[in-house]
Amino acid sequence: MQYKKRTHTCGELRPSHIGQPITLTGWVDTRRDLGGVIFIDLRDRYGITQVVFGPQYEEKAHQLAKELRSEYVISVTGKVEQRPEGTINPKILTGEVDVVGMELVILNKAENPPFAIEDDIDTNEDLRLKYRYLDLRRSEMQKRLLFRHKMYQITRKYFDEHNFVEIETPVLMKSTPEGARDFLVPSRINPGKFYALPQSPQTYKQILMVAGFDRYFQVVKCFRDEDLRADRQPEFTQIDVEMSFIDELDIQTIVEGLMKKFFKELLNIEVQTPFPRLSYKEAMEGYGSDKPDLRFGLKFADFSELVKDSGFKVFSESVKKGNVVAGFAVPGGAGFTRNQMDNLVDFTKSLGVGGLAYIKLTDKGIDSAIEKFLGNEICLKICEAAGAKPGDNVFIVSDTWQKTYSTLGTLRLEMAKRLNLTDENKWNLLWVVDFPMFEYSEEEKRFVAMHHPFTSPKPEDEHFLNTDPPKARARAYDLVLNGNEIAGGSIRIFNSEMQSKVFSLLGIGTEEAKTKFGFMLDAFKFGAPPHGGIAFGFDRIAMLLTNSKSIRDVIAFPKTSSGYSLMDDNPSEVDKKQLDELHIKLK
RNA sequence: GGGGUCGUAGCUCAGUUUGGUUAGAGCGCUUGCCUGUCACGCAAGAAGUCGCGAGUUCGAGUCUCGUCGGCCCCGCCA
Repeated sequence: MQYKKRTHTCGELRPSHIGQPITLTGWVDTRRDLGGVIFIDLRDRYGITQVVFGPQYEEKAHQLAKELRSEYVISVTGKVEQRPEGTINPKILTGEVDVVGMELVILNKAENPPFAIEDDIDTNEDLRLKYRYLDLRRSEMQKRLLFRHKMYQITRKYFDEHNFVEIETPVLMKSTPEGARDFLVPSRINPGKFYALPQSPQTYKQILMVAGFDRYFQVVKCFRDEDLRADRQPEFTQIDVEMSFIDELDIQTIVEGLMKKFFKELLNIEVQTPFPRLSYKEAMEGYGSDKPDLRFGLKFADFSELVKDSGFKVFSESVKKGNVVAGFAVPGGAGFTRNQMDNLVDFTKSLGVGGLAYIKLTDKGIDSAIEKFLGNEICLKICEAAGAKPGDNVFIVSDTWQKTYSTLGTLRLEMAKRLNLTDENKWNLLWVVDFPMFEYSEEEKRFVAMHHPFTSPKPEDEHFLNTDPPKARARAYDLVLNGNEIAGGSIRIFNSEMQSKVFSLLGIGTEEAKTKFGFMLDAFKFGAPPHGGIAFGFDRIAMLLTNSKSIRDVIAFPKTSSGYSLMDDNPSEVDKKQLDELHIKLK
């Protein structure tokens, strides 16, 4: 097929091009056939240009243009002309000119697309995913992927300028016992043995530090075989970072520098550094989350002291058991109806606590079902502690420390949503630090690492490892943006004795540690430098900075929430021959 | 593993509460007319496995059970 290559893109032509012969290629966006004259909006990734065909220009091209339909791929040669008076379209950048179509070549026809190739389409996501190539043809999707592209460029430039070395680590790695479920890859050459896809290149990057690379980064795919969410895909991209001879502040400063660049170069927003630090304890006791969204208030207060000697046994007994009574003031909540409150009480109960007590503060004073147990004075003190104003409603929960605050945290987010308290124009960045080393897993009946098993304890807490492990805090830090964890890291353990001790606290025996992590313990015996690092959730940052509702909107070919790829029908069954070669028999 | 919600024309949805004539609308599509449109206009037309499978019933888009799929959440995600 003969056709001329384009001389310009569809976003390029301006009045300065008037009179020039040019060729454009692209997709037919819309066609307006007025009988004697036909207008075509021609689209490529750079923009839209209007092409006009008519018998007074070129009869043959006009006849062929009658056949054009949406999404036909064409090449048009013609002349750039000023649009007649009153027909300029200010909505498009090329709206001052037309291309008069003299030669038209239909490069490919197209079936009528299942949904319109335009922004703000109102269609089911499964259809978009099945026809992803059409979805990605839409300008809002192209913009998102271009945004993502810029993020890669900024990242690589930034780390290169700061002396970091990009090193690729294996995708076929050793399965490790801790953390997320691994995706396994059977080894054909080694019957019965498996590789795992990396949950993160954690062990490799630490070994690169032992190797002396000092500053490493990688933009890397990671894989976790866990259930999906709006912000979680089974394969996702991290910016993985590791540094030697540093402390927490060095890592955090490097990270803040990158975030500053992202905001400046992508959104033209200046963010202030350093970002605020909140300890895990402060975050939990203040906002009920280890990734608090501080774009709005609703900060908690602890009422335990106020109620421990009160006549309200539900609270006083609870405090005596070592539990907590805490809550927060809901602005305007005194106006909630009985029905609304019953609904909120049910909502709270569904989160796994006994209930939700509440004290309404009105102009006339306290209005609460628990006033008769607590007394007016304590109720007023609770309102004061919560910072309640007349018209507010203080929500109170009592349970264990963990349950009370995590329930209040969920309730806090729910109330912010219902009352529309979130300022969508705000960007709230903060560090959460001083995480506990361990948390107890009810399911496994043992301690598990809150961050990961290579995380170093804080030096002043090391003694707790022998006496009271849950009290030991880790040298770990998470970066939070608008209530989303977007990066997490730690200063690592770098001597094999400490590493062995932490393994044993995690219930990983000497033998198992040797089998699973022996290579790392060995490496640490040959001169491991002190080191630490962090990993960014690249897709999540892209999602947040582009105001996308889902991580799927910033990934070219994402999976559905059941881990399925609708476009290529994947995962799929394989031939028995393939399984035989892999020594696998299906149950 | 659990909870919620959705599934009707190519698309978005109404119709389901209370089973009953030929399942409708807007957009899109097709055809015709139309020389300055850009949400073109006007006229006509085609288009349905009511997700799928059983069941109840004289009769099921509508009721029951099962099942598949999308989305959101809990668990899970160091």
